[in-house]
Amino acid sequence: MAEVRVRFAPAPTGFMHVGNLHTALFNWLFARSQGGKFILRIEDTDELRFTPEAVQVIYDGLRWLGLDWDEGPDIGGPCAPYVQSERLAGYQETVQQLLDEGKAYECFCTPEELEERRELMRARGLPPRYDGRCGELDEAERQKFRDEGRASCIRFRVKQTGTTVINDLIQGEVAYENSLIADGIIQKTSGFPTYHLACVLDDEAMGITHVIRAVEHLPNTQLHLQLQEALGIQPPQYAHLPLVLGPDRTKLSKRHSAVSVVEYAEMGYLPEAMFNFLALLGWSPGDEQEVLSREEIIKRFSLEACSSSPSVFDLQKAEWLNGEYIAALAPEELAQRVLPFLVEAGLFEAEPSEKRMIWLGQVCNLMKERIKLLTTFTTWARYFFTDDYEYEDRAREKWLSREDTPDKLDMLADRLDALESWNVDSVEAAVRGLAEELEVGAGQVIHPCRAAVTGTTIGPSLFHLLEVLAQGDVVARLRRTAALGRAGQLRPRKHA
RNA sequence: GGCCCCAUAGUCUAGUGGUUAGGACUCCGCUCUUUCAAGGCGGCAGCACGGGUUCGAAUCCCGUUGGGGCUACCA
Repeated sequence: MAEVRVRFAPAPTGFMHVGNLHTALFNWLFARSQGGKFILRIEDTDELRFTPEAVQVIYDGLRWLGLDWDEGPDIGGPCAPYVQSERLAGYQETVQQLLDEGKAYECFCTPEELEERRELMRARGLPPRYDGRCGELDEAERQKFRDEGRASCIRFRVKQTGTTVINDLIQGEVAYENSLIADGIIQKTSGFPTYHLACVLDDEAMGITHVIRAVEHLPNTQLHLQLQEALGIQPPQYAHLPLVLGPDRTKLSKRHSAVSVVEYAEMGYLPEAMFNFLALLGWSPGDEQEVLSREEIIKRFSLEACSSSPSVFDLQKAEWLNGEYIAALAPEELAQRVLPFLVEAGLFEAEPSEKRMIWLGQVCNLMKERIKLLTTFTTWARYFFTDDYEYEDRAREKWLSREDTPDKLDMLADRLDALESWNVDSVEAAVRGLAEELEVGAGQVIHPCRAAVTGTTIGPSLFHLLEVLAQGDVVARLRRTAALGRAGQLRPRKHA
């Protein structure tokens, strides 16, 4: 059997939302699961919308998710170039051939005229499509238009009888009436091909075996199939993926917040979590497993298992998945991931020593099970990095505003200060010792201590977090908090 | 408007004629006790509707409704 070759062919518009990435991912997964090739092709046939930076956005998105391509604009390959604007001569040659064979014709209608006629037809309740009038012109009439200086585009003469049947790997068999489509433009006045022509030609030239794209292209496939027939091209297999919708249930676009995939990185999502999450949109391994590694997904992926119904991109579940991935990360790995966020927040040096990274790993070890996004780490773990943290209202209410708290904190500070070794056990002994002496439950010391040292009522095991903090800092924080308490400055600020 | 696609809880999904309709997220409750935003346990909530076919339909067919896509010199 021939090698599987698939492609991801985005238009460089400056946007790379999750819908695009989803398509790229499924192509990549199919290629990898089949031992085939994943090709990146840039479809920049829309001169008006093209921006050079947009190509970079595509690279960034694919790289972030870890989707490597085997052939593409930057790395070349046997079918180079992989940018359509560099393949113009080939398209034009084919257009000429179709023209010569009478399968295509010049159309002299201007965009304004076309729009006007469409309006008119709509007003009459008729389908607003091109009537094919320029296809009836004889050479003399065409020459007359040319002499008038009218510009022309090229239209493909579509079949007007019968039906075109698409055997789609995901959507099944779909039939379209040929009489319902108009002669499509294959070459614009500018000489650039339209998507339809360029796509069909390049898929052929690049040996694409499976066209896996979003279902919005399903209706276009009718035209593509006819083009292929006219050109004697063996069509590839088609697999049209269901759309990924925004929360408003419409096709994802720049209107939705999800403009660029890089935003998810900035929001604190792990690429491996997003990979897993996106794979589960429209595909399922068939059993109840949901947290799957990249390797497992590749191994179990198939187009047959892809759903044909659209899905809504809902970050809630992605966040949960992200938390699962964070919790599973080795502490030192999490330290690396979290470092840029800490640096950004001004809580950590940009080039830390090995020792500092080990320490950061300890903090991560304490926090990783409760963090859902990398960004929350900088707020939830703030007290590990600075003495400048807030005393939350809840902490003030429950413990810090209590009259007996300052004394307790000072007593604990003395005991901790006197400790010769600083570790979980010694710290725990000191805390419990004080509780015993005061004849109160351990919680009566633990809670005020946590509130004083972290400013909050929640977090990891107190003894473990104290161990990670420096002895001197802990003692200072306890004394500072005690003083503030006595001064009446730790009363709740808000009242419910 | 025309054509096409889709339809299991708020969301992601399993399910291909016989299941108490399964799992996950969210939410809620309980629990653990050193706190919860963590862990454990439990709960709420679903086959869009109407007709068929069948001994029997989430599952097959038709219709309706709803949603979406296409109908561009965008892709």
